[in-house]
Formats: sequence, C-alpha cells, structure tokens
Amino acid sequence: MPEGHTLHRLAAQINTVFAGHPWRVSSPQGRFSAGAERLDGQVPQHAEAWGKHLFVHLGPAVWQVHLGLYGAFSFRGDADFAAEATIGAPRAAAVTFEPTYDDDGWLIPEPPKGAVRARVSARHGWADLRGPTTCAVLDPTEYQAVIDRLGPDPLRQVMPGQGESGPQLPAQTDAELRATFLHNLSRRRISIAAALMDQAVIAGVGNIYRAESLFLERLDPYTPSNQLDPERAAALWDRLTEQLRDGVDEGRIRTVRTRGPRRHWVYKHQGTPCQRCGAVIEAAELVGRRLYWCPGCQRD
DNA sequence: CATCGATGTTTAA
DNA sequence: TAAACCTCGATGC
Repeated sequence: MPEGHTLHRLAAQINTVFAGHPWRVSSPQGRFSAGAERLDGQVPQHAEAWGKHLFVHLGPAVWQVHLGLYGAFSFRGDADFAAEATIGAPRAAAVTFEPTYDDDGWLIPEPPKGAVRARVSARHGWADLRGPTTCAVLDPTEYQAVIDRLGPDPLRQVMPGQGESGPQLPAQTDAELRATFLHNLSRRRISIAAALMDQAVIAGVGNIYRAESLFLERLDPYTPSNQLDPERAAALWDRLTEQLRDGVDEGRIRTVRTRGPRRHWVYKHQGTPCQRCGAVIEAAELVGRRLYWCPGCQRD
C-alpha cells in the first residue's frame, strides 16, 4: 500500500472524519500508551502528508505516523461514518454488527483484533493503526527536524500565489518544487534509480513508482543522477506527479492506463516481454531493493 | 501450518 | 551490507 499517494489519501480521510472534534486515543497493543494518553481528548485540527509521513496537528503537538513497509490504517464505523468516509482510505468499511452507543452517544467499537498500535475514535467510528514503523508525538522542534530531511513532494504543490501546503510551511509551486528536485539530482553521483528512493531528493516515491516512472520516461536506471539531461529530469518529475495524482484519485497504483487487469509495465514483470519493445524485462538488486526495468527501451 | 516476501527506514558493523 | 523492526497475504507441503 504505502507510497506517497496512500499517505495523502489518509490525511484527507482523517480530516474528513476526525478533524475539528475531540477524539479518543488509545493503544490496545500498549506500545503507544504514553503517546495515546497525550493525544486522548484533544482536538485534531489538521492532518497533512509529506512524502510517506503523515502528520496530525493538535495545537503545538504533532502525531507522526510512518507506515513503513506494511503498516496500515483501517476505518470502521456506523452507517453515518461509512457515508462520510467515502474517500475510501485503505480498508474502510461499515461495521457488520448492530451498532450500540455508550452514555455519551459514542459508538462502542469492536474489541481490537491483533496488534493495534493506536486506535483513534470519533463519535460514529474509529480507525486502527497496525504495524507502523513510526508512531510518535512530536513537539514543534522535532516536527521541523523531520520535514527538514524531506525533499519536495509532488503532491504538495500549490497554484501560484494560492493556498497553504502545511500549517507552518511556505507554499511552493510546481515550478519551485521541480527546480529543487533538479538541483537535488545534480548534486548526487548515485544512479537515478537510487536517487528516486532517497526521500531527501524527492519525497513520496517508492519502489513501484520508481520502476514505472523510469520505464515510461525511457530512462536507464543506472544513469548517474548528476548526468541526467535537465529536460529529461523535468519530464521525470512531471511523470511522477501525474502518477502520484492518479494514485491518490484511484487509491491504488495503476500506471498502465489502458483497460484490463495489468497494472504495471515492469514492476514484478521480470522475465516477461516488454509491452513496448518485446525485450525481456529484468530485475536486479540495487541498494537493498529490487529494481525492475526493460533493457530494450530504457537506454541512453 | 510453516515459510516467504513486500509499495520502508534506521541502526549497527 | 546486514539485521532489525513487526504485520499479513500468498505460497507451499
């Protein structure tokens, strides 16, 4: 699930169902008990995503979640909640039992199943967080330190002269973010494939978007980042922006835009013919992750 | 029922 | 470079 698109959907979902009202927070599993106590009864004011990080602001405190490889939120609630949560973050569902409510009129949730790191509850429903790599309460200094290490996120751009990209952050346009991306690439000698996985270069790209964007741009994944033609690097940024936006819209990564079951051009298609040139798609290990590409059409 | 692998990152060596 | 983190669906026997 979790490349950047997932976190932006989650932020939107949390804003829809939780923001502006006091919530209840607990840690059924126990590993987030102290943090849950600090958040319990507070008002979540605004959720935002930056790359693969989710931040929920509650006054000066910030709840930070990073899903890592297999973390996930699940949303459940009564019919009102399910109707409201139509964005459909990963694993949204209406409860199947007949809902009952406590003395304050809050839905009584199901007992947690498995290892639930954090449970956040609203009046009509709740969300369970499992398996995150990070779940922490930050003060403003710590929050700043996290975002200082993140490169531009294509999903955080604003129209020129418009809006806000975060509570205390300067809003940047597409052109400004793209320029930062090009600058970051120009300062690294690692391959473009390695650079796309570096969240300080561009935030929100993971292994699937890496493979699929390089394929569509016909880029050799082993080209050194600082030798990439600036125009092709700009086109790569634009391609990733388009792909991430599609991911937000659809709730899943589908880079093959034609109808049919096939979702990816090269990701996990090693050993089969390229749909564009017929060469056999390859896979190789690169800095600890599997890289997929077509040696036929991804060449300089 | 056991094992493996995954859309990720940090830390240690 | 490897291990650790810690969850779950897919696969194999």
